[in-house]
Formats: sequence, C-alpha cells, structure tokens
Amino acid sequence: MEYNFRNIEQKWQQQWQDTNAYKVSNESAKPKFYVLDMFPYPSGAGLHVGHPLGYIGSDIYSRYKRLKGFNVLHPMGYDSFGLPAEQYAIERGQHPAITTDQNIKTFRSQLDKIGFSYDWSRELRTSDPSYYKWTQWIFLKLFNSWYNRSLHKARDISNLILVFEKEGNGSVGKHGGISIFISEEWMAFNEKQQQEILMNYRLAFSSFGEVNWCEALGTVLANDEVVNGVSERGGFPVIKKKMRQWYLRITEYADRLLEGLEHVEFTESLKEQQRNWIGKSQGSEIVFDIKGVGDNKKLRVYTTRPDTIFGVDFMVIAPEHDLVPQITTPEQQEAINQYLNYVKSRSERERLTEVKQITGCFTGAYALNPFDGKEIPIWIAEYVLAGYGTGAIMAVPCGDQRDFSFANHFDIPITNIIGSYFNGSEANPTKEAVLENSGFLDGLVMKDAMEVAITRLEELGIGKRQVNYRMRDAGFSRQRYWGEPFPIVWKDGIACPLPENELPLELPYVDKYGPGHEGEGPLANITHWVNLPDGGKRETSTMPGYAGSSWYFLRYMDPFNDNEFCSRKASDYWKQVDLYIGGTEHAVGHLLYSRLWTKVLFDLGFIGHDEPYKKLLNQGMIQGSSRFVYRIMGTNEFVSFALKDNYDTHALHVDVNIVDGVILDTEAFKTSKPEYANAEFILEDGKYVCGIEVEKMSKSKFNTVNPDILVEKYGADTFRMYEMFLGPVEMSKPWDTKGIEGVHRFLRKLWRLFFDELKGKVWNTDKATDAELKVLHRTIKKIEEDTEKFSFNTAVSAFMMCVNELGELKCYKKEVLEKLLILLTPYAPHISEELWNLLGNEGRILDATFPGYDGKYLVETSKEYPVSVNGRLRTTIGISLDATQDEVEKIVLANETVQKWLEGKLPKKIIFVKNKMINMVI
RNA sequence: GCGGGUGUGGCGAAAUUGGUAGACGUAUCAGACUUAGGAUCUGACGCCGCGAGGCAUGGGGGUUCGAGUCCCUCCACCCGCACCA
Repeated sequence: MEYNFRNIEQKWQQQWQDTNAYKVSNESAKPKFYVLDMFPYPSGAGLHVGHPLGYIGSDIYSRYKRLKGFNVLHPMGYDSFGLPAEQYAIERGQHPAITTDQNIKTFRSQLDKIGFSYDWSRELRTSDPSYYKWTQWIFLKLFNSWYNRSLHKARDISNLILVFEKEGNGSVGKHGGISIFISEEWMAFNEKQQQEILMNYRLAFSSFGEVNWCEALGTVLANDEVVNGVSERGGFPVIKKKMRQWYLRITEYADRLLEGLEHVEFTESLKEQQRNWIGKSQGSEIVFDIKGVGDNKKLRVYTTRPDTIFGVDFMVIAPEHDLVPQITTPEQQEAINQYLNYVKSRSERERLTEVKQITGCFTGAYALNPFDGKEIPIWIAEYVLAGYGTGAIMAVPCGDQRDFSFANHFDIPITNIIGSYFNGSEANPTKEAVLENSGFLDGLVMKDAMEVAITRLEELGIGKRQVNYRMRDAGFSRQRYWGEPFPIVWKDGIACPLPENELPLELPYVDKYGPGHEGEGPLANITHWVNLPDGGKRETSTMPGYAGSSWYFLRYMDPFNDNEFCSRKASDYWKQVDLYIGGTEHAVGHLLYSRLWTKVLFDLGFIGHDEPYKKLLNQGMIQGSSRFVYRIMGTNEFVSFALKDNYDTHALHVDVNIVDGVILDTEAFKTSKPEYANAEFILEDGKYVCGIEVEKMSKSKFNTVNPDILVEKYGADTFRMYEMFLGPVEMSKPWDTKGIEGVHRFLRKLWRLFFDELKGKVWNTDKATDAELKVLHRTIKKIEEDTEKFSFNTAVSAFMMCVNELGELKCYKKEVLEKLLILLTPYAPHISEELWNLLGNEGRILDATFPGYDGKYLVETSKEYPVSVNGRLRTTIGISLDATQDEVEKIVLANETVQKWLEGKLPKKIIFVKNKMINMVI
C-alpha cells in the first residue's frame, strides 16, 4: 500500500465539503479565536505560488487553535468591488459583474485544491447588494455623525444641532472654514445655510476640493493611490482638479489612530509607516506683522522651532497663498507673475521629482520680527506647500539645510544664532546649541528656549502651540461604475440621505460601464436612475475600493443578518480579529481606514472594541526567479550566459518552467514560440546556461509558478509544507521549486511508518519505548512552540527530524504515531486524516485534542557535558543531572584530558552552567 | 536625507536568547541494493592542513572564562517615507 496522495486528497476534500466539516457556530462553550486573511480581489490572472503563502499560514494556525480547543472563526470572501475589477472588465469588454463572478469561481477552485479549512458558509462579496446594503448603512452613520472634540468621540449629528440651537458653535470649536456663530445666528440661517454648516462637521462630508484627477483612468484617486505623481494602478499621470467630492474626516481621528497603535501587535515598521502617514508634528503658529500693510493682513507661519525666531532671515510662502497678490509690491509684480506662471506650468510630477532645483521669487514685502523689529523679506517658492501648516514658513538658514541652500542661492545674508555650531557652509539642525544674537533667548540652550519662546509669544498674543498632521481627510468618492452607490440624493444643493428602509440602493445595470466624460462617473449617463420624480438627483459617484473592506471582518461574524450589519451579540462574542494575516501593501490604506471605521462604530455604540485587529502578521512576498536567454542582435542565435559578453546581445525573459535550474531545455524552448522554432544555440559544456534575476512574480516576466501544477505532481500536503519550509512566513524570498522533493520524501517516509509497499501494514499496538517517547514528546513541545510563534519553517524541520528518528528506531507504534498525526494535521491535513482513519480511529482528526507533552521524557538523567578550559572546548564528560557543584568539580578534575590541559594546576574558577556546559578558568 | 529591517556553507535556512555554529532540506560527490532508476538506503560535504590542529557567522574594535547573539564603529543590500517647515 503506497502513499496515493491524489486519491487521499480528493477523498478528504470531498468529505469535508459534504459534512460541512469547517462550519463554525456563534454558540459555543469553547473560547473563541478569530483568524482572518486579508480577503482577495479576485483577479483574472489566477493564483501563483506567492498568493497562498499567507493563507497556508493562517490555515495552519486555525487548525492548530481548533485542536487546542478553541472555537475558531476562519472565513474567506472577496473584495469584489473597485477599480481593479472595473479595469479588468473594461480590458475584457465584459460587464464587471460577469468577470468578477468568473474570477471568483477560478479562484475558489484553486483554493479548494490546497485543502483549506474555511467556513465557506460565511463567504461574502463586497459587490453583493446584501453586503453593500450595510456598507451604505455605515456610510449614512458616518454622514450623520460629527466628532465631539471634548469627548474625543463621534456623536450623532442631531446632538450637534441641539448645541447650535442652544448656544451656537462656540464650545464645539471651528471645524473646516466655519466661523463662530451664536444661537440666534444659527436660528436665522436658512435650511441650506444650516446644512452647509453641518457639512463642515459630518464625518462623511461633501466638499469642493482639489483632488487627484487621473485623466487616463477617468477618476479621482486617494492620496495613497498616487505614487510619485502617477497612479498606483497603471502609472498614469495625475493632476490636481477642483471637484465636488466626498471625504471621510479621518483627520479628527489622527490622535486616536496614533494612540491605538500602542495597543496592537503590528510590526514596528508597519506602525512606523502609519505614524509617518499621519505625520503628527508638534510646533507653533506665529503671526508676523507685514511692514506697511494694514492690521488685517498678517503673515501666519508654522514652525517646530520657535527657539530660532531670531535667526529668521526670510519668509517663504506657498505660491498659491492668499497673501501673494495682496503684498506683492509693484516693482516685483512682473517677476512674481512670471514665477507664478512657471509654477503653473509645472506638473505635480515635476514638482515631486525635481526637488533639488531651487526656485523662488521675492515679493517685495517685509515681515517684522516681533521682538527686534528686524525687516524680513517675504519670498514665494514652490517648495513650500499650500496644504501643510499655514502654507508659510519662517526660514532659518543656519539651522535648516533647505533654508540654507535657498539663502545661498539668492544671496540672502545669514544670521548665525548658534555660534560655533554653524560652520558657514552647511546648516546645523541641532537643539543643543547655546543661543546667540537672540535677544531675550541669549544664553539658553535651544531645546529649553523653545518653551520660553512659545510662552512669550502666547503672552503677546502673537503665537500659539499648534499640532499639525500631514494626513488629509480621505477622498471617498470615485467617478466610476463598479462600486457602492452613495445613498444620497441632491435636492436644491442639499445632500439628503436615503431613508434606511430604502437600502440597499442597488447599482443599476448598464451596458456602458466605461468612464464618463468631464469627471462625472458612468452613472450620470443613466438619466432615469439619476433624476427622481420629485426633482432630486442621485449622487453619481461611487464609493472607493476601501469602503467594503473597511468593515468586512465584522460581517463574517454575523453574515446572514438582514436587520443589522452585525448584531452586537455576535461582535461581542467574536470581538477583535485575533490574528490577521496579509501583506504590507495595505499599511496606510485598508489598515488605516478599517481602524477608522471600527473606531467610529465603537463611538456610536454598535460594537464593543475600537481596534479591529489584535495581532497582524505580514507574510513576505514570494518573488519570482526569472530566467534569461541572450539573443545575438538581429539573429535567431542564442548564446549561453558565460559567453554572452563576447557578442552584442540582448536579454529576453524565458519561461522558468522550461528551465531546469539554470539549464535551458532547448527543445522545449524551440516549441515555446513560433519565432524560436529555428533558434540556434551557442553552448558552454554542451549546455545552455540561463541568466538569473529575482523580480516580482508576474506573468509578463514568465516567472510565475502555478500551484495547481505542483499540487497535481506532489499533492496539497507536500505543497503546503513546502511553502512553509521555504523560510519564515514574514520574509520575502524568491521561489525555488527545487527543494519540494525533500518535503515529498518526508511524507512518503511518514507513510512507510504505517504501511510498507511489500509488507503492507507495519504499524502495531506495541508499547512504546522510552527512547521512542522521548522523540515524540520532544516533537510535541517543539511543534507547539513553533506553531504558537508562527515559526512554521522550523516546525516542518522538526517533523522531518522526528520521522527520521522514528525510522531509525523502527518505531511503528500506534501509541506514538497517532499523536504525531494530530501534530501534523494543521500542516498536512489530508494525509493525517487518512492515516488517522487507517489506524482505526473513530471520528475526525480535526476534533482530536492537541497532545500535551510529558516533561519526564524530555529530562535526561545524565548528560554529556562539554568541558572547556578558558572557553576552549577540550572534552565532554557524562555527569548525572542531579550532581551538585562540588561533585561536578570532583568528576571533572579527575578526568585525564582535563588534567592534561590544566597541567597539574588548580583552576581559578569553575563555571557550571546547568544543562549547558562546564568551563574552567586557569 | 529620515525611519524600519537584514547580513551565517554552493543554495533555502537553524541556533533553547550569552554556552559544542551550520540542525532540517536541497545541491554535489562516493557507495549499497537493483535489468533499470528520476525509487530506497548508507556515508562525505564551511575553509586551510596528510595529520594533530588551526581559522571561520559582512569588516574593524570592545565587554566576557566564553559572543552569530551584548556595546562602539564602518560597509553592503532590501523595504517604507521624503522639499511636511
């Protein structure tokens, strides 16, 4: 009887499906555990070996937790709305609903072959109306909420209206550009004015704003979807455009999003990325008078270094700053106009990439230093951003390198306030210097002077402490088709929410789902849908890809609920996701937005926790190892790697599947493409050697490896274990199929502990020896520890060692083997089930209990201790474990080899490290 | 530039956290059994050396009886962020 993995795997996968083996109940006396994979966008390209890496890790952990007695929620679904799905559909010329459905089917069948333990009954799709009904519902909650800054919590908007009616907005503070009003003023506003004011407080709000407009994609993109001035998807140019858009007021949550990072287990680098994105900076705002202009025109700058105020040699304001036209002197008008034209001609991309170039223009105006009255020239320059701080800075050339370069470039005299810390040829951003030329701050160390300066500024009423964030409110609308429609109707310029009983507002079916024109999305073309009988017009943009993924982890808890997005009972039972596995690419997108939604839902009392994920594990990316052939220019002749420099060649990707290691299968190559049919080769040692490069795994690079082929050839269990064996899950590594044989060999060796090809059944019910139990218990301990810390690669090694050792001991004992099978279940579920069954066990192995290890088999009564003299290993000596220090010394000193090294002398010190080694110092 | 991370055999990687470096697996070589082997098993396999032995965890220095592990310093690579005032 041999290991026939194909039959075994098919049989058990069918069985699991037929018996709903992995269905999970919300009612259980067991402790809960929630293991979640980042749900995929079902791309049409199919899986490559990189995709299942995290899924295998999470599957192992879920199965392990289940054996440990937990009620484990381990669901899967699809992020099926969004830009990628729509783009793919457009490329195929098919409706996204159809392509999405097809892709999901392919995806599912590929996943099923690997033997995952998902509870598929809870499957969800973000593009399903029964799901996005609740995405829309949560949007309405965001729309109907505001952030109460004194409670640090979201509150219903009705409660804000009450405050306005009673006392105006004095106590809640200015949000957006709204000025302070009192109760009477509020009552005097008409409906439209009131709604416009409320819009400045809503957590989901609409506003005209500069957005990242991508002409090629015909849509607006979020900041994190724009990389280096081009779209993340497709790499198309992105420009700024003013449009009415929806936003989420994530900036109100900046502090809580930062603070929450202290309580979750994310990697330091991921936390750092989020902190970076939020970009909190503590500083102060200072108001400067402008020479010769009225009191109503003052220059407000933002700085983190108020201590350097006496070192300010010039001011720089953003070219877009409101003051520019107001303060420019007639003499400078011409130059300023020219400069503004230049700035306008610069694309976002150029401004981002050509950062080294120093440009700017003097306005002719001067600000006045409030302490010594010094006249400070005001410049404009594109390096100062309108959107950050006040859009104006005070420049201190001796302390800031950018300011220094600017001063140098335009010959602005530099004031040195830090004495010898400034060497005249570069700025020194130190906080340790003792201030000079700094009026009342003279003699103070800079870091102490900050506090003194800001206090004085506040006393004078010309400055205040100010916290700034780099993060902006998140753009929440897309001029696209394939997304959630907004449950909003515009009436006379007022955004009216749809009543809850009209949800879901279904996405109308259209034939033309391509981009609309002039910024409006495709929905604008469906006039019968847009225009309502009462004169209202539906919002025509749709929600972005991250809408549905911001709360899906909650829906899995209660997926069939028609009355609520998730009952409080269900979310109180499952609580946070205990383990969330996925890549780092969502560090500042999905992971930030879903944290925001969770916090809002928590504030509003719909759920009981305000961080969605307890622990996040980032699986590394599996890269492709590409192979290259070198074609001699203008010929059909290919030259082997080592000889390529003798010719004028260019490198071409060659399909990794026809290369064995680095050796090209030249016959397969000839048949791979018609143009290669007559290819000729210049070989080295009779072989064609390919070049290697590690790149992202992608079809276009011919370096993808399809898991289906590996599963077909070696089985799912081998595939699962090999993916884990490659190395730590969190590390990126190039794929190499070579070693998979070793893992497959291990499973066959395991099989032979139960059945022999010739002899048949070899397992028996004899009593296990101490030596055998020792191997078993050591393995139990190791597997438990490794699985617990996600060290799946070392766990696989431990299995291999265990089977090797049992093989050497000729241990075919059921007592030992069945426990080993339980350990192995999470890693290789099919073979474990089968052997468990063949051992005559009742029930399913997935309901077994993870065995405990007995310490007595791990402890040795005596041990060979290494003995070293002055740290150098000399010999080993067997000593019983309960020997006292004195006894150890006696035994060691009596040893002949040790005596030889001591040369008759007595050691100064004998160090006896229990269970480790003995070292003597002479 | 700033932040995070990594550096160990031909290759993927281990190392109980300061205690015999290279487990486990691949690759390679040798052998056994075989009509055959891409099956199975055994052995060798960091470097130098016939050997005893010596040298080895990116380089250099330090702490320690003892360092891959801790400290200082330099170097290389990967990943984020980047005129953010």
